[in-house]
Amino acid sequence: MSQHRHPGAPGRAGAVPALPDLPEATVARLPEYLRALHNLADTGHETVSSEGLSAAAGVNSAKLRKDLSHLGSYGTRGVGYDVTLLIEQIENVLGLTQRRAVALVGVGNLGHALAGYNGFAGRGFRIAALLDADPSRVGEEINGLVVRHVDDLPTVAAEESLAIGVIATPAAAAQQVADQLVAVGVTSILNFAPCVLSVPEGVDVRKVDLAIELQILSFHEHRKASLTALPATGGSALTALPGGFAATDTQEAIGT
Amino acid sequence: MSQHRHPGAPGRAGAVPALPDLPEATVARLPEYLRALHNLADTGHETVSSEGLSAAAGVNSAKLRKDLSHLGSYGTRGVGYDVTLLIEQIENVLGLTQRRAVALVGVGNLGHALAGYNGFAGRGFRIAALLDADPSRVGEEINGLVVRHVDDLPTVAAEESLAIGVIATPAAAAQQVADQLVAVGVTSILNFAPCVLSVPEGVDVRKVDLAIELQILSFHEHRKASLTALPATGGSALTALPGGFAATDTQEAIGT
DNA sequence: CGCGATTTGTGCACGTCTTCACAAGCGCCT
DNA sequence: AGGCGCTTGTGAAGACGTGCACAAATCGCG
Repeated sequence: MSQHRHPGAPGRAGAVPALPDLPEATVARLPEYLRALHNLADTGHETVSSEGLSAAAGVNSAKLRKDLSHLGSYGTRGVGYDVTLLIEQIENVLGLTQRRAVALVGVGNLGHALAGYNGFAGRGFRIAALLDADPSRVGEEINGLVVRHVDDLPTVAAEESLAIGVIATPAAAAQQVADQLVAVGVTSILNFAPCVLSVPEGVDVRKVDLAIELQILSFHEHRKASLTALPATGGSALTALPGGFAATDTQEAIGT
Repeated sequence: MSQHRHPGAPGRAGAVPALPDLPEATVARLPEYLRALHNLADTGHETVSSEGLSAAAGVNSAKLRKDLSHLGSYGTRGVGYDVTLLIEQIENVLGLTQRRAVALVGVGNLGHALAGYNGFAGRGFRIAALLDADPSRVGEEINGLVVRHVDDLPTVAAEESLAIGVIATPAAAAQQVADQLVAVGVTSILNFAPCVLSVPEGVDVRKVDLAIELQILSFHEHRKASLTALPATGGSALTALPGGFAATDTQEAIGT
């Protein structure tokens, strides 16, 4: 379907041309593949089949192949995918070749946790600044970073080239913070506050709401509870088989 | 996907609102509607139109109407929806009429934040237990709860009727914790560890991975960056799109 | 050198989700 | 009572995503 780029002679730009359009669903899965690939690389695997990788990422193998096909033909028939090469390609597509600076606003409970989370460094991100509106929090040092006042955002933006902002404030403050972030040129926002943000066109917002996740689980729990009178007990169906996929579309596969 | 599909009469028709199988996409949006409705109720609104509610929830109004139509006709033509009644109905469908007990495993950085997050109580959940595998953490008191050892899970499960577990451990420990949760009867898991969990059929798993969210944003950032320097293929693709379809399907609407 | 085993890449069909457009219903005003 | 404006609920069409099944491609081996 996609005009697969000719690896030989594009005739135009020599560098890898950006991908015009990748299905959004595919984009959402690429990071998961990337994580699985890093695991494989760390355990010494040089190549991996679509079957193996899809199991590690918790998806259908056909879906994985189709996803990867969207970014070109980087597999070898009869062999599989070169782990290192594939990591390189996915990181390239996701724009992770440069470490991106992230500004974190809101150093409350959750903000503290995010600031202390060491999982960002290895995944392409660097927390460039911690900000808060509460003067009593300014000056506090967390994980080697000093909390600055949110009004210093313009200064921070001048120091760093930051394009991504994370909002971990109460809902009441989130919109104002978003406006401030947008004002200094941030075009991608990860919002942990339980509210809808209004942003100009061209600014991407992703939302993570812990209570919503729980409520979705609650629904399935509720539904399961109202069906408990069925003979589908099955009991010890543990030891998930390679073909096992049961839960929601979230994930379900063999662990590492 | 899940294997539950029961269109035909199960014969076990409940008394009150028999659970219609809702589209998964609808279920994922209901909590957002619920939050918006609570906001409206708090600000004195008695009724709301699909247009108003959809704006507050950041979705298309037609989509909202279709979503709500799946749970019955609770609106009045020419008027809108009764806010209180709709809250009641959605909470009923989501199974939030009873406050659900949640076990939180892993009291590290993130676990601390979750334990201290006060947003659960008002949204239908109660953290019933804090657990950790690290003996040095056991006994610590967080937000009025004492951390217990994860091996006490059976005891906890005996005290409380807990069906939902939250995993906030390092990835290496997540699978074992999941197994322990499943063993004591937990059938819904919210996983914050960056790994795929293998669980038996009938257990729902939802995953939240902060780095993945950032990587998705990074992709769009990358794409936007490469668009500004490319010869426009079909004219400037940054012209206004109808309906405010910014980039992802995340959100885009009026804040409160 | 050719053959079989293996695995990718993809055409196609199917199911799900979204969006439009409009009839049906409701309340209010005259 | 009747008409009018507003809003819901939904049929239909299209966009999107998924999974099967298989041809094409590659490697290893005799």
